[in-house]
Amino acid sequence: MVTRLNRDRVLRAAVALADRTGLEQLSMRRLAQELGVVPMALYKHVANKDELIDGMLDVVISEIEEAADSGDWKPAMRQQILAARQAMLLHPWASRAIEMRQTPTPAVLAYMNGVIKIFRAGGMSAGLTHHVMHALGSRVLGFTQELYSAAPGGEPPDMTAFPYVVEMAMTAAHENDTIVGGGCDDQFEFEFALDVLLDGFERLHANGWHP
Amino acid sequence: MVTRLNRDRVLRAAVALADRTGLEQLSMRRLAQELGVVPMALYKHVANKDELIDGMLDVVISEIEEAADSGDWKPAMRQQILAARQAMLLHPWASRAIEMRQTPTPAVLAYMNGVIKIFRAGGMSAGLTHHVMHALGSRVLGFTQELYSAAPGGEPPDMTAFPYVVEMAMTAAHENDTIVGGGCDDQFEFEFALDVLLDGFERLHANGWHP
DNA sequence: CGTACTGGGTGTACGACGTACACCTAGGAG
DNA sequence: CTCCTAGGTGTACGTCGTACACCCAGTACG
Repeated sequence: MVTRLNRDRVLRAAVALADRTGLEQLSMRRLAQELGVVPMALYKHVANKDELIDGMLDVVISEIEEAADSGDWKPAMRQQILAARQAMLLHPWASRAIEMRQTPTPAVLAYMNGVIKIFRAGGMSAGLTHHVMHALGSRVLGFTQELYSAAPGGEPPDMTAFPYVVEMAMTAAHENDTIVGGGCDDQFEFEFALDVLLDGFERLHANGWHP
Repeated sequence: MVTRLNRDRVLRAAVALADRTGLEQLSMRRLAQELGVVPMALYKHVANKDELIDGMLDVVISEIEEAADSGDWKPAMRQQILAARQAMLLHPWASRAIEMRQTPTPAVLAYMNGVIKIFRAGGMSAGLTHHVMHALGSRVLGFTQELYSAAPGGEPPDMTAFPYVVEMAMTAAHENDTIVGGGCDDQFEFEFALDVLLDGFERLHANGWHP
């Protein structure tokens, strides 16, 4: 081998492979092939597949731009979370991967720490900040699980029994007047929900909410 | 065999097995063993594993109690979503399973339809209802991905670098004054976030929000 | 200069997994 | 009595993660 492997090369190749083929297509064997190496070689740089995915997520999280802390927590938070969303949009597999893991890596903790800092620096109480972080949930990392956002692969079920669902879908198609209504404006929906939450937090904070 | 298999017996056994051992321990082979049958026998009642999981989810969703529609959408919605949460608490694997699937089953659509109906019957516009449903996201089904709610299995990383995270954890331990602070009050956190959202929706609705 | 150590790539193998395919068999319909 | 068929069986394939033994190019050191 002309160039040696190292952890960084492995992680970057894994991220690239997942970007290209999706997370469920990522296997140790495929990744090894991609790197021109035998599968077991990877284990010299990565403990196992879970740890590989942790590392991949750290790469993604390190790409999140840090929001300018202006002292005004609301716009700072908005900017921070939308920056996280940009990183997640670049790596569509990342949100699913985060859902699968059950222990935060230091990189995640560091990111979280920065987010909490924005609230606290803005004068929000520790107690309210706690609940607010829970309320944001995965949104703090820039994603929500869009329930069934993918196009239905097989034949769609009979929709006539679900008139309200149909109406809702129609509303989407109408608002952003695309021809087939290829779906909703995800960015708008994300910001809509984010603003509802941030406005709610602001109101609670202003009213001196306490546990 | 004294008792024949059928789709219902398969699904119920699968649900019970997942309840007992978790979703990742559920395999076609284990489920077959549980039923005293050879693995391939399952495929006479279920197309494949994905379809099995869809069926299991339908079982769970059918357990959600329907909220009494009082004409006042806010308490009705609150009740409906908390009922969904109860069903999800009974089957901790269900939320993860829902995240994995990418096409809604008729049972899910029927549930969604009922939820949307509550908003519409309460006088909310179709457009606002649409965004509101997106904002609820998976919460409408009674769960949010609690980011890393599980206890850290291995050795926890050095926390001194993340003072704000530590403070937040301390706050949790303090509020519900358990000894070790075994975690947060999930029910409270869920309702807190839900109420922030519902209050926000109510305000937008009252102000005649439109796209 | 020789030798011993070690970091990193290799080869083989195992035990899971989902499931395709051919088969068999009990029980009901004609 | 015969045939059909729903449903359970047996075998087999390809894929997966990864344990374990090996081997080899440097390099450190006597």
